[in-house]
Amino acid sequence: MIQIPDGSKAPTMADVARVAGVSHQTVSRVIGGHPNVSAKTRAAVTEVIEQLGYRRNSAARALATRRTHTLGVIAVNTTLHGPASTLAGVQEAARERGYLTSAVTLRAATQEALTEAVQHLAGWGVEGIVAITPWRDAVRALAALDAPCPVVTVEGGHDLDLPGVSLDQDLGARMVTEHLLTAGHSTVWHVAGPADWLESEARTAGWRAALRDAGVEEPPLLRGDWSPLSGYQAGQQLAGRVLASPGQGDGLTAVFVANDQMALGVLRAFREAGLHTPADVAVAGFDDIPEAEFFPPPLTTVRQDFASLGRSSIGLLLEHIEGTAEGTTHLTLAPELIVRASTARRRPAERPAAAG
Amino acid sequence: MIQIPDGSKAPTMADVARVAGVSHQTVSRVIGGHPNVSAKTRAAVTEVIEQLGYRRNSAARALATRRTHTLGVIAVNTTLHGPASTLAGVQEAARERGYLTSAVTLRAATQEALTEAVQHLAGWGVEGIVAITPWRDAVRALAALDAPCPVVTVEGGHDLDLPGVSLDQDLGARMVTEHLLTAGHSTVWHVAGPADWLESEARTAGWRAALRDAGVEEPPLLRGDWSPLSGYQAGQQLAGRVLASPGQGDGLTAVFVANDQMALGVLRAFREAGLHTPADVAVAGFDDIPEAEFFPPPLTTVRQDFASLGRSSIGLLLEHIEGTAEGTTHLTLAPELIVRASTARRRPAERPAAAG
DNA sequence: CTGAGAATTGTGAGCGCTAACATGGCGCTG
DNA sequence: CAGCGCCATGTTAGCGCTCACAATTCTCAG
Repeated sequence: MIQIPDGSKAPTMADVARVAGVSHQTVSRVIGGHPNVSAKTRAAVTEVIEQLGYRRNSAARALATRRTHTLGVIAVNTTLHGPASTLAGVQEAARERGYLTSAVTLRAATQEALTEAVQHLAGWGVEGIVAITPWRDAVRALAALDAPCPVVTVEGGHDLDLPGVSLDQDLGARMVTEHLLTAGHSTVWHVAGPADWLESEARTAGWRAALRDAGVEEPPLLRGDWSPLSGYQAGQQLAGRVLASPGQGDGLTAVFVANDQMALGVLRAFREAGLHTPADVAVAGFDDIPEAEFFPPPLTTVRQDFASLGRSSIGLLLEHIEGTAEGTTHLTLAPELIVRASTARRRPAERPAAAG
Repeated sequence: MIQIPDGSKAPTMADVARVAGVSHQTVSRVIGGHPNVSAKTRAAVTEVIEQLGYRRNSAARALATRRTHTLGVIAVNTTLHGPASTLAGVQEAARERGYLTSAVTLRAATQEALTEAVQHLAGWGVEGIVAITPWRDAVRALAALDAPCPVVTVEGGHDLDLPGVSLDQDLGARMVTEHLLTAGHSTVWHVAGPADWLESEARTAGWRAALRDAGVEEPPLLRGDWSPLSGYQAGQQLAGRVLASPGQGDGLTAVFVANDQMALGVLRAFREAGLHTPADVAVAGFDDIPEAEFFPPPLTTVRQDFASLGRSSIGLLLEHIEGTAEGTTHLTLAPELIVRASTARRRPAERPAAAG
């Protein structure tokens, strides 16, 4: 009696309606979970949908509703632990909320590349964009771009009027520095990240603030580019300094390195120079990459919850898309200090009940 | 005279047509790069498009052409270097070819999670799926799933009838093992990855083959789970063995660890046990993660070109989508041996012109 | 100068879906 | 039991685009 269309083409809503003996609109109501459908009809339609393997055509739906339910993500360097984890968090959160995400991975966050990425995403009708671009310049370029949809930054700083979410880098750096000072070090040296990274700046600022609060003089700053190699080079400089002043005149007994990868390089340089960690110089990192626990020695570092970061960014973005965004345009999440062997307490014998 | 619609709504093709004084179809031809359009008309339309900031609605296009130009990617553990790099390669290649990609990141590649991921992507009308799921079980589940579109696996092995691309793990392992044997080691021990990973198996097979070819007896196998911790534990076992037989009766002077992260753990265990690398035991890894160069000591390993891998997978997938797929259903890419300090030549003084 | 054939442009009909409105049946109040 | 209003369902009209075809113009040989 009723003929079931098969094979050649995917069934449409009309096919389901015909087989179930209702109108296509009723099918639409069942799928959409509309309340005013009798239980009987709903069951019948559901069964036919099952039977035919019907799946709603998202393009048609997007066309009719003028909503694509698609979000774009722009990220750089997704092979690094932080961005990769954040990206995964973003994607998972978006999927849970019923959105499709499409990520564009950039090699470098130039104005040009960013423009192209936004154009690409806009061409696909994304309703919003999450940008994981932790450079001042990139965020500025993004703000100037005037994208055709809401844009939320991750680790993009608070300066500009783009909404965003960040981890509290400043606080993390402060925690590490205070931890080292409390452990008995007279001061804490710092190997910073690249100057144009917002995260780098915030970490440096936190370190600086902790030293100031403790009334400790600030040693000269070294700078790397996040890579193990740059950390290694910084480590060589530091090691040279220690070895040149046997009496430890510089008070160089503790180093806060702005990320774990550079810390790895620093550790190697120290080891090669015959310096022991933490006995001669304590070292702390930032990020808590999975390898950090197995560094020689296991590294004290700051753990960041990248997954939450991604999740929060989607939450904020959807608020903007749905127009329910309230005053809050910037969220900040707290990090966690992970203490390991690389900063084991300094000379406990010499300072019985030291510090506070 | 001519009114330009502004503000409230995005311009449509009809708007452009009206302003340019042509039919909507002509606008479509200009955008589509159709040849039979006069230069004059083309220029006029192009200008209006520019002026109005018109952008083709991809949903309407998808509806009319029945092509979404969207691809799905299913990946697990994208925070690891390999999968993350592959994912980036896939996305970049797809974008170059004019496709939108959407990635689904799974925590675990269970049958259930895979099914759900495929359903999710199918619901969005993807035309094909790249699956980065290097487990035998996962690939089997995927093959049984009967997805509504072509599926290409990455590192999925050759066993099943799913097309795929892989790096030649077997060859890489063989290269490392031969490198160690050539360096004068009487045999090479192996810390393998999880048994259910295809990459793990292939690496073990390559190691085994190299030993067999060299007529060397195969030492017992140790197994980890890719994590630094598991490598550490394996390393402790190995170290115990070395220390228990001072005369190095077991010939345990070289270890091929199935990935760099575990190698890091092994190195730490050796160091803690007072063993020197490479003087006492040489260690080699696999993957060439960015940190490998800065391990204590810098690690000999096998570099894999993940970006090419991703690119190739897209090429293969598009061949299947466009129906031009020829006999070739499985591609294999060659890896590269990177020699560093962790396998420095063994006792060159004792064996002047040894090995070959 | 004319007609065939090519080049260029226009017209109409959907693609599969949802939104808005229209319809018919039921229970309830007065 | 008339009549109002609510519930369940059907009908109609697009969303913005491409495809197939029709119509128009142009080109050039004969």
